[in-house]
Amino acid sequence: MTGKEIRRSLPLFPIGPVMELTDLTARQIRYYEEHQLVVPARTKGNQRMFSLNDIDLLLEIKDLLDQGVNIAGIKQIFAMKEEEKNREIASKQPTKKQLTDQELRKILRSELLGENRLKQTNLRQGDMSRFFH
Amino acid sequence: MTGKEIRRSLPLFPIGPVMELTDLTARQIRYYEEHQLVVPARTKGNQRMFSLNDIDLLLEIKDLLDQGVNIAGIKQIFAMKEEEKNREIASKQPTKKQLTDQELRKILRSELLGENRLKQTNLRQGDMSRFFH
DNA sequence: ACATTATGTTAGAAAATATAACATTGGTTT
DNA sequence: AAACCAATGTTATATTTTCTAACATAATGT
Repeated sequence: MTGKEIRRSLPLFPIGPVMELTDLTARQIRYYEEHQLVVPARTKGNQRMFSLNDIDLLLEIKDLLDQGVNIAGIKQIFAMKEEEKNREIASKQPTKKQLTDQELRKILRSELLGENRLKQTNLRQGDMSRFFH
Repeated sequence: MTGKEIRRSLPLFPIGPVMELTDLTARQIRYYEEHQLVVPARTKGNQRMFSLNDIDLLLEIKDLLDQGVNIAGIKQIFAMKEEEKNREIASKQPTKKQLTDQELRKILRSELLGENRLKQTNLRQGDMSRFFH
């Protein structure tokens, strides 16, 4: 299922919460972007919006830097990982349609609301968790 | 395990992303807060910060309103759910220590970094998913 | 007809984020 | 040692986002 990937790549977080979650400064995050290690989405007003995947990347960057790898090295490592992933995918799926963020959000919401509708009158707690994992 | 609950109650989302995820206007969200249906955390600068649980609540509110329940009714329903939950919990745990947001974030990060440290040199993708679900 | 409820709209202030420039620190290189 | 460079800090100024508060409005209940 691709729902998981959709959720993980949804640009939901502005830089503030990302700073707190990663313990990186805004300067660091922007610097990494400058070097293309992360490429967060942008709002209409040009504010960065990070997905869970982006946050993963930032945590990996932090780890690698802590181990002494420099930016150039990290770039190489990430490139390798990209290749790997492409190789895995290439062996299976034919190419799929590209979705805009807007479309992604629509899908996401309808997934969730669909579920809610089924259990609407009972008192169990809602479940946002399907946005993630 | 309480890690899940911690993650679900972490205030991570400012109002903008919440609007997109829920299809509610800022006015609506603030109005619901005015009536105590959601009580998002606040940043130092007084900006609302929503957790996954808060977003669940908003989606439930939306659903109930769509079904014709008014705010007062929703308040009652939520109160009932609270009671239920308390009854369930009361039968088990003794009261636990209350944590500040700061502390929660610290815990969260150390959980995550701890995991990362174990797989630091292999090239698998990082995993933010343990923040959620 | 009048009140109330839920939401829209607008104005002005404060907070968060943007870019860009310059500063600093710790290693490299010559 | 002097000069570099990489990674990050700091500061200034602009733009975007969010805040509260007030007033407007459409639909509903009385």
